[in-house]
Amino acid sequence: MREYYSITELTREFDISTRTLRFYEDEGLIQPVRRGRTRLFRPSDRHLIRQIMRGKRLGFSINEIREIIQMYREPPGEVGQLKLMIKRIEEKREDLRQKRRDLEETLGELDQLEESCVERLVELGVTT
Amino acid sequence: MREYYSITELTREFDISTRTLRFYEDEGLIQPVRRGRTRLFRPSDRHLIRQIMRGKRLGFSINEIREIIQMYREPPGEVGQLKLMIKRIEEKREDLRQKRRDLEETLGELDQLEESCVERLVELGVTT
DNA sequence: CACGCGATTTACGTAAAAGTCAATTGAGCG
DNA sequence: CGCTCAATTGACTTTTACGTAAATCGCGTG
Repeated sequence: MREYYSITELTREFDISTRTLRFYEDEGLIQPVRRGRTRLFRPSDRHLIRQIMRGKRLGFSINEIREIIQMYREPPGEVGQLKLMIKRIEEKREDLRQKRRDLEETLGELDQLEESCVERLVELGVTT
Repeated sequence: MREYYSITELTREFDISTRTLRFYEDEGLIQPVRRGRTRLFRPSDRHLIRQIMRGKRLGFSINEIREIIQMYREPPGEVGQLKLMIKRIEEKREDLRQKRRDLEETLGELDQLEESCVERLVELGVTT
């Protein structure tokens, strides 16, 4: 496991710009350490970026992604906080389950569409 | 099956604004018919709106949603077009499969997080 | 030391996806 | 007919998520 990653290393790995990474820092999503003014990204920052990119692909906004990420940051010690956190986790999961239903439906419809295309090709005498 | 829906009926059903529906029309996603200047939405328009909302929840942009929707509009009769369409369908499906992987990973991590919260509660002597 | 190069900061710009507001229209109803 | 209420149009505004440009900094190398 590497100690540190430079900003450009990560921009290449995730195919994003430096501006984007700095923006995520401004937004409090990541907190790379500094050597002088230069940012040094730890493996944990890298993992956070992976989570951010996943969230983006799933259509979560920066705010929603922040909500998820913050849950990982603070492992609360107090009972009330823990229960609240479990509730918030459950909400996010419900959100994700909705997305999964949407996804399966969309995939299903695309399957149908493709099938009808293939049928049409067969009618036209095309050997698939 | 109803003949027509009014714009406000649909804004209530899908919890969106009239502005949004008109915007979707401007963007060519839906084409309600007119009685005078008033829009009348058919069941097919309603189904399109459902597809649009699903696409939005999955993080697709208007342009991406338009790509999907257009595939349903034009059932091409020509072989080349059909093959091209099948290719585009396959691309969208790959996109959706990526989202599904992202989704499962995120759900998995949230499961873990919740478990550790529950554990922590047990340690604190809380009877779940 | 001079230089090149990558990183940073600051500030303004922009595209997408609507929200908001004002003026207008038209259908139905007493 | 006059009124109301939903619907329309057009213009301007807002928010999100960065892009872009300019000026500066600092470190390693020849």
